[in-house]
Amino acid sequence: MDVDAIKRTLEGSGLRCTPQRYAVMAFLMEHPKHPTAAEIFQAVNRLDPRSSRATIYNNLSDLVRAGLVREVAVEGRAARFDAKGMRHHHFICDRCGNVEDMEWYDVPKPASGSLGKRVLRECELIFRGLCTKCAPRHASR
Amino acid sequence: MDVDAIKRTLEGSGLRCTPQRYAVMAFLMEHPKHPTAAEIFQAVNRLDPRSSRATIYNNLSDLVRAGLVREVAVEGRAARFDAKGMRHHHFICDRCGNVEDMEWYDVPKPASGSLGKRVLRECELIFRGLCTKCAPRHASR
DNA sequence: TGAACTAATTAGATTATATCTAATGTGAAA
DNA sequence: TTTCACATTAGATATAATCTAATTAGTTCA
Ligand SMILES: [Mn+2]
Ligand SMILES: [Mn+2]
Ligand SMILES: [Zn+2]
Ligand SMILES: [Zn+2]
Repeated sequence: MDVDAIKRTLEGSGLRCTPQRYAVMAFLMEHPKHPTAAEIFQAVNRLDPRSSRATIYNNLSDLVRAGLVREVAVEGRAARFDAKGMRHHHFICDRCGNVEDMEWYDVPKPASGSLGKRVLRECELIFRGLCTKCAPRHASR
Repeated sequence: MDVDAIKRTLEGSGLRCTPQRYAVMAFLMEHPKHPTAAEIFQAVNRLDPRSSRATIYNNLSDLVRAGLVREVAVEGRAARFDAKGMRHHHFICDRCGNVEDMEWYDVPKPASGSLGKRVLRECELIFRGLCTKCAPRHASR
């Protein structure tokens, strides 16, 4: 991914392109594996400049707020993060908690009557079950 | 809700009907407001018998594992729990994190090809946006 | 009945995750 | 250069959930 493209993406959302923020965004774009904050922290600090834990969390929440990154809450585990590239759904493994991308398809929106005065931002479709690695141990355990 | 019905529900899932487990299940069925573990802990302990925090968590995970209760992870907040009664979707407020029930409708399943060797258990549709209480402060802030 | 076995509960310690604080640094603009 | 808002930092703190080891309760069966 192009350095300037990331820079423009950040600035287009009103976020300064600091080295730390750039590192988080670039890492997420290059590693669409839904890393946790702790994994991002380790990865971006393998190279300079060093980012503190607080900065990782601050920047992640800035990026989520700006709509550039999606946060995926997984029951009983650390949240995972995902640069919003092409639209897609997620499959979350019941057993290992891994989050995997699934081909996108349109989701029918709720009847407007059932929304009342709520303001709908998005519909998220999550598939649950056993991932390829965990499915074999299905019967056992 | 009938005491015996809850008892039969638990035993039908292979779970002993202990006073503590009964209290959790009954509370969830009587209060379909998606309480957190801490809220359940407080509520069931207002009456005897007293349940410890560990027991609340143990029983919640037993109930989830048995398929009687659904756990809803909300980013940055405590998990919420929901007795599985009638099928429904959820609306989660971006601002206050509240989880609200939404009328159920059928969700198109993924093309079987895109599942690969994964084993699908369920499709969960989550709506996000601002709840009725938070929507008015929309423009401001 | 009552041993023996198993499941469940308990208090409190511990872990994991995330946020807060207050001091310091940085860069753009005036 | 001064100023100011934004950003970063280390470490403390808060919150959520799990673990541990001891105990209690329920079940089975001789
Ligand atoms: Mn993804
Ligand atoms: Mn519900
Ligand atoms: Zn898995
Ligand atoms: Zn709200």
